[in-house]
Amino acid sequence: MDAARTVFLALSDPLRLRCLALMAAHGEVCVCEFVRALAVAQPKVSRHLAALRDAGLVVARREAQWLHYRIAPDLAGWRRDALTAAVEAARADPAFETDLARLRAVAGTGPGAAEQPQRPEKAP
Amino acid sequence: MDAARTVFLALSDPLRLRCLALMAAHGEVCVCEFVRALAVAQPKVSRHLAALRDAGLVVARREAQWLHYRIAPDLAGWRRDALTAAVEAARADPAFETDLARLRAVAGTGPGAAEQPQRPEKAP
DNA sequence: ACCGCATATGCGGTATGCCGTATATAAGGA
DNA sequence: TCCTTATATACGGCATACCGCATATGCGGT
Repeated sequence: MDAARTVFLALSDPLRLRCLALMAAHGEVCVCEFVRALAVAQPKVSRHLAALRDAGLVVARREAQWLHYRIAPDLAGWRRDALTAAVEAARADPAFETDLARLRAVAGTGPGAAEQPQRPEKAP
Repeated sequence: MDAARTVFLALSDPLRLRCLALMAAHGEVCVCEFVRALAVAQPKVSRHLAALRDAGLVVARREAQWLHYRIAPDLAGWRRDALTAAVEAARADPAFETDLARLRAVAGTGPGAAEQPQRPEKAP
């Protein structure tokens, strides 16, 4: 089984763990929110999210020009266990609190409050 | 936390997963048994076992010139969950049955039967 | 002391992953 | 159609992992 390699390799990067922890804590997160919450360049975030998506750990939902990522809802078996362990490990990272605080400052204060991610400046 | 990276990186290699699955199924396994059960070169096995040991996932017990590896008994939290998920994934690999059959052919038929790994040919 | 077996490690080469920069694609509004 | 924003991808460079081969180390036995 080479799928296992893909999954565990996807989990073996600190930034990807931080992404997963944010999604586990906040629900859907869009790329621009990741960029601000993690304070990293956008292509970097995009590539890491693609790795998680290729491993089947997250799914993306398109809404206009924004892509909302969330943890794959239909995970089962060892994939779910591995993901849970990874999220638990990521929560122990001191960076997690900072990331979550910045995410909430950008996207709202509660889980699920990321409906209007960027407020598209209605023609002043 | 960079420990998480080490653990998940250690789990992201098919051969290492096969090693873990063998230990989970059989208990203690010594290097020479790994070499025969997996049908790979000895330095390769040794380095992969070292990676698992450095990640804290397995421990080694010396008995004369043989080293018996087993899954770390004091694992807890997300490390245990990750290891369990990895073993579960490795069992889905079709190579697992073959590996286990070869291991039992070499080390005995039941779990825990690896006490005398190599029968040192008492001076003929 | 020497030998033989089991295991680990050093070395050079190759493959793979990650990054930063620049650019392409997609979608919406003027 | 053109422009702006959001996201993805191609490219080149760099770091690191894996491998095969050879060799070192550790441990009994003679």
